[in-house]
Amino acid sequence: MPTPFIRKLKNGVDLSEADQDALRNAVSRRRTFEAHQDIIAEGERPSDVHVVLEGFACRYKLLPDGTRQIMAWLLPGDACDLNVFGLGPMDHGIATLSASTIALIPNAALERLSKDSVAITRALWWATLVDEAILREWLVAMGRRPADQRIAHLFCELVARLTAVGLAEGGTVELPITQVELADTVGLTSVHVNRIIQQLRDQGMIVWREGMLDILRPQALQDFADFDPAYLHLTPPPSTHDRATSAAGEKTPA
Amino acid sequence: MPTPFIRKLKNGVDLSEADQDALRNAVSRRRTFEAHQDIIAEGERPSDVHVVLEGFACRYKLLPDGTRQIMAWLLPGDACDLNVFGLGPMDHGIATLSASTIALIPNAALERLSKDSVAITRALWWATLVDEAILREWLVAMGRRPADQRIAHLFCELVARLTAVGLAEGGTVELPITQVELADTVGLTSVHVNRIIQQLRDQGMIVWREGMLDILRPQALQDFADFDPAYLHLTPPPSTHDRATSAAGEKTPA
DNA sequence: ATGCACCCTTAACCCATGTTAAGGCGCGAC
DNA sequence: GTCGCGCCTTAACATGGGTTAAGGGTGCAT
Repeated sequence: MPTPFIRKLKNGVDLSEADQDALRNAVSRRRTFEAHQDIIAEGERPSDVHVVLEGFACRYKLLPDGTRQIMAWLLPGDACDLNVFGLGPMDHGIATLSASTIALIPNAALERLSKDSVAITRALWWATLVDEAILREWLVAMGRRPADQRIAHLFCELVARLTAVGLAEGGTVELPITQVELADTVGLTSVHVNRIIQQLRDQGMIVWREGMLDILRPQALQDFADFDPAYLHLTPPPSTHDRATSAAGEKTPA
Repeated sequence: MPTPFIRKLKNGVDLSEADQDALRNAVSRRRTFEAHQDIIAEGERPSDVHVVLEGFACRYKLLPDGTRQIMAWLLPGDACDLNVFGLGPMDHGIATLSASTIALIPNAALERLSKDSVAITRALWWATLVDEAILREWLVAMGRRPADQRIAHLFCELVARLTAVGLAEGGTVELPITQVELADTVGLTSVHVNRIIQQLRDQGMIVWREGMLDILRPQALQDFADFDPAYLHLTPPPSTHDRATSAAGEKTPA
């Protein structure tokens, strides 16, 4: 059973069994967090790379007027701070959205693995560049998409990313966050997010209850959101073994 | 005379003379572009890394309704596509904003340099991570800052980045773009951008004429924009060689 | 069982920004 | 010269999304 981290990296780079074992063994320990707790504070210099195993976390910044902007969702398989390889202290905070389990990999250990394996080096690059691509897409959404498309687009992305780590079944995914947190993500007010969610519900596009999001009409939602998963760069390379599922929401739910 | 690329990298990593020479020699040729021309099209797989030497360029995406979002400004010293190391085809386009000179470094050459020099590897990581940090800050601005602060913040960033490559003198920098392009950058309309520029002018903060931007009251502008340059990670390392944070644990700061 | 905290929902009103449209200036082409 | 074309500017009007405020559900702590 691969950790979601490995599962994710295999979407970008072909990792040998040895590489996979090395990564698995590099995890020094696990920590669990309640919802809404800081994992890494702004200004810290973490000595380990944090990888989400279960639950949702996020990158965020606070503004002087007390508002918050969430800049990334960290889903199972995502690393929180690949940055350490080179940048100084964290310029933003990382917190859980829901109760989470986090794996810790000592920086030195990961650095050594990367030195010893070209594939692992590539994998870390790939993960970083995909993070950046997602960030760019979010920026486009904030700058040029109206609220409803912005949220619809985010939902499509969520399904695609969770599918890539095997956590989406038939168009249903976890979404264990509040409307306020969604608002902080898409740069809106929780009041307005609520309006939009109602609208998407009324259009029969989604159901979102008790932390579970159901996409009822995936194609309609993608069309509406103008969603093209290319930016996620989820194209599992030809592999000597084991094929993982590819792109986003094709099937209609039961 | 160091190229702006090297000048920029030295803000993050200490490069030996040999490393600097190697980078300079890796440039296979230069190309010049008029303003408003594509350098790299979406979907391309460039075989060289493009580095801006003179002029301004940008990353952008077009939306189906014909609007454009600019996602990054590429200033002298910035690389356009460090991505190539790992991602597939470009998921966005790169175009000039003003007439520009671009240096080309064959992917293979840069890859070899990176393999041979830890400092160069680090430098490329650093540049990538700084790009990402800038992207995050832009996202925060789009999500949570009103138009006037957003533009003011961008101007502060511009001065800081150009200062880092020696292209700012006494608060005066080049800004060879149109108001429409600024609007596409900050996610506003050109009409509204015009209103804000007038306002900043009337407040005696800036003058922007004929492609030159003057910051008249830098402190006032920074305060107004809530600008903190920490996210640019511009802290030139001590100039003796191979100083690098060796990643071990540190106590938690405030 | 009561009360409190958190979250979702709704409504009325307001404002920042978008839209549309028109005029002016500067500059290169002819 | 003068025509045309970017680009900047301004104005009148429209609207998406913000603000404020209130009510209701649920679950947990006492």
